[in-house]
Amino acid sequence: MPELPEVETTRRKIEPLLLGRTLTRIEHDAPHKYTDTHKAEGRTVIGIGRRGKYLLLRLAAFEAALAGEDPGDLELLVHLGMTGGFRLEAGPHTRVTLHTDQGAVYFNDPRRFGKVAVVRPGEYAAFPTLDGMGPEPLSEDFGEAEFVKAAASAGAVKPWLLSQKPVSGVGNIYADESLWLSRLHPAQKKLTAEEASRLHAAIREVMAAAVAAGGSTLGDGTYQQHDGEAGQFQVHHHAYARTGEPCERCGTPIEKIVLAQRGTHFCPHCQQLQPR
DNA sequence: AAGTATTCCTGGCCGC
DNA sequence: TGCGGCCAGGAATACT
Repeated sequence: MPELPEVETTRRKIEPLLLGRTLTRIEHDAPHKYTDTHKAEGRTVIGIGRRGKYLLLRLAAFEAALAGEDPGDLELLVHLGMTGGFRLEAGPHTRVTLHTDQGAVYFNDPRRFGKVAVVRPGEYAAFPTLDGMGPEPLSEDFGEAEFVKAAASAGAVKPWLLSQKPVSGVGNIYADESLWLSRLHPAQKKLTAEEASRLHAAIREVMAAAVAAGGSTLGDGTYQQHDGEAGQFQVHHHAYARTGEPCERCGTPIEKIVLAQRGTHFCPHCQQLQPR
């Protein structure tokens, strides 16, 4: 499932395919999922950014202004959902086709959890998670003191991380990995300063390593890059999808539980719930 | 207000 | 072989 490292890898890969190109036509068949995409037609991609798990394509007004239309800049949002990704060729799971003045790029999404929308830059009211997105884990904005303070009164730590509020881009895989590395039980509440500091460092470490490895490609192949290349971080997983395998710190078999409707993997010896 | 359940959606896998 | 049933899960929504 695409989380920050996979989305960032995708961003880097599609940048040379879309930057500076003009979107001539956007084709899809699910208006309720892919909203206002026609507004992007005739506009030029002048930037490809990312916030958390969202890709943000900045669209210049120039071409539209020439055509006598609304001249304000627009933003094309893409969320990859569970199985979304870009491809160079159309396939059975092509959901959105971005036709440009120099060829097409295809948004592929078998399970249709992904989203595409065109909005005014920064107007994210229809996307509450993006609107309330916490700091980027690999930026200076991810302050340790602030994180420690918020963690002191938070509920179960894993659902808290998945909310995208304390930090952006952490999903199921990297939440489990960060908690394993910081030796915290996924259901731990009200982290001490020492625990929260460990988690803060672990999130940065895991995210940086995963971005460097091009993300994780799971056995089911749900995530791969536009060229079919696989990420390499899955070989560094310590907890996620390692149910029953020995913990690499202590040898205890990794356990799987369900927490907040999410499959959750942890070491019952290294990651014990502390009574508070 | 925060926590929990439900919904979306489909490929892949399991067991019979 | 084929089929039904179940599972994966990010985010929005509807509840309690």
